[in-house]
Amino acid sequence: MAKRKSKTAKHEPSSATRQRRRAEIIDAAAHIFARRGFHGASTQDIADVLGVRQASLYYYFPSKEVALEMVCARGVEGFVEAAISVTETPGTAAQKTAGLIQSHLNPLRDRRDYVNVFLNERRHLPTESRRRIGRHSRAVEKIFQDVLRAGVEDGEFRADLDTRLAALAILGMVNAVAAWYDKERGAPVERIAQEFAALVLDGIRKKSSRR
Amino acid sequence: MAKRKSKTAKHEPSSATRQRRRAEIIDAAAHIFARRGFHGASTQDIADVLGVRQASLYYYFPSKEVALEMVCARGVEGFVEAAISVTETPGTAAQKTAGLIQSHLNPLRDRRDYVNVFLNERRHLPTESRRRIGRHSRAVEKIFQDVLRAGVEDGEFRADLDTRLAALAILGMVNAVAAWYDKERGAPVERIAQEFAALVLDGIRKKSSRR
DNA sequence: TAGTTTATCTATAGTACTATAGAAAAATCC
DNA sequence: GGATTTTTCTATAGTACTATAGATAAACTA
Repeated sequence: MAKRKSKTAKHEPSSATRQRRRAEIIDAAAHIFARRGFHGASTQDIADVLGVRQASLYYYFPSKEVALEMVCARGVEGFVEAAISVTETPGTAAQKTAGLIQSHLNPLRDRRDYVNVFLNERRHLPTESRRRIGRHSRAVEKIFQDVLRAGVEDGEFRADLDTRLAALAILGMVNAVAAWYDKERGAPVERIAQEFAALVLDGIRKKSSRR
Repeated sequence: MAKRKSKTAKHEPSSATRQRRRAEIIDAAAHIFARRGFHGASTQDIADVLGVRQASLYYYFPSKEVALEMVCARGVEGFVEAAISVTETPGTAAQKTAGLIQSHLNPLRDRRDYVNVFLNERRHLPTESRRRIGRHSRAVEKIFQDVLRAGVEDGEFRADLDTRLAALAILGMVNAVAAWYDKERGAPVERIAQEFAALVLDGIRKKSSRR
């Protein structure tokens, strides 16, 4: 009679269908949060997207903040996975740098709402989850920085390079794409990645006019 | 007896002291908006900073949205003025590019709250003022792009440079500084500007290892 | 198909926020 | 110092939003 799956929950199964529905709701939340911002979005807005009543969302989530956390998590995970995938493939530091730029732009195209919410709304997370997300974020920064440092150490990159500043510069550059990227009409991410990699590796100056 | 300075206002002078008080309030608003975001901030929060009652703010501003507009305006103006000042000084395209980077970082240090609100909250402005702010923003982009194009045309920069993408890349890079810059403990903006300019002009790759 | 579980609905308590009205106080003017 | 103007205050109307409680409906199980 008494089942003992979870200690406290009264009636909250965790079937596959339930997980699927949760994902749909997170998706709607990502959409709304990306457009109106966390505090500017109401749970009613999210419910409207799904065609259900506002209160129904609370069958799946304990609070709006938890929904934000899940959106941010999926956003940052995209970046983490992209960066890790590059570290796992062999190549020169220059190739890896170009790879990091390219890979970072993929989630930006494929999970745009999630990524934008992560970038713009994570600061509105409650302290604890903000820290957790922040750790992932810093892990990405570290991967960028490590690639640059390796490049300096093996003489491929300039010896005087400040790898921390350079990593932040590159990340700022690629993250900014989220603000203006247009899937329909703009250049494809491959194009952007190529241009950015060229800029980062060799700069905009013509070789012949170098001092 | 009847004074005719403004047609509709009942009792709203525009003396210098009033303007000074307005500026104080905008400053408090910038501070709060930067920290909590526009929708996450309440007019009560702003009043608390100033040590006055929430309703007193409405003697100076007709709405919270108008306060946001003034903060954003002052933020973007900093960038516009910085960029214009560079176009007015002579120099090579490379020098101007470095100048744009340096100048752009100044308001970021001196008007940090305003700049951050402009960057992160302008999308919550009502349509009309968002357009107005957007025009200023695009004017800055145009200045960056024009400098790059001039550099390409006189052979100083690579002929295959996509000046639009490069301009957006550079702006993304410098704007991102607003998110992590630490006045107290981090590197001074001059240092950052130098490192960024080097990256943009000549890249991170060591010259000898160029193909 | 009766019983049980899962999902959504209605209704609302409780809270918070913007903006307005009008009184009071402070500053300024003559 | 009395009148006038400027500034801030108290009080609140009106609205919106999160989250909970409990009632139904739909889906599943035996």
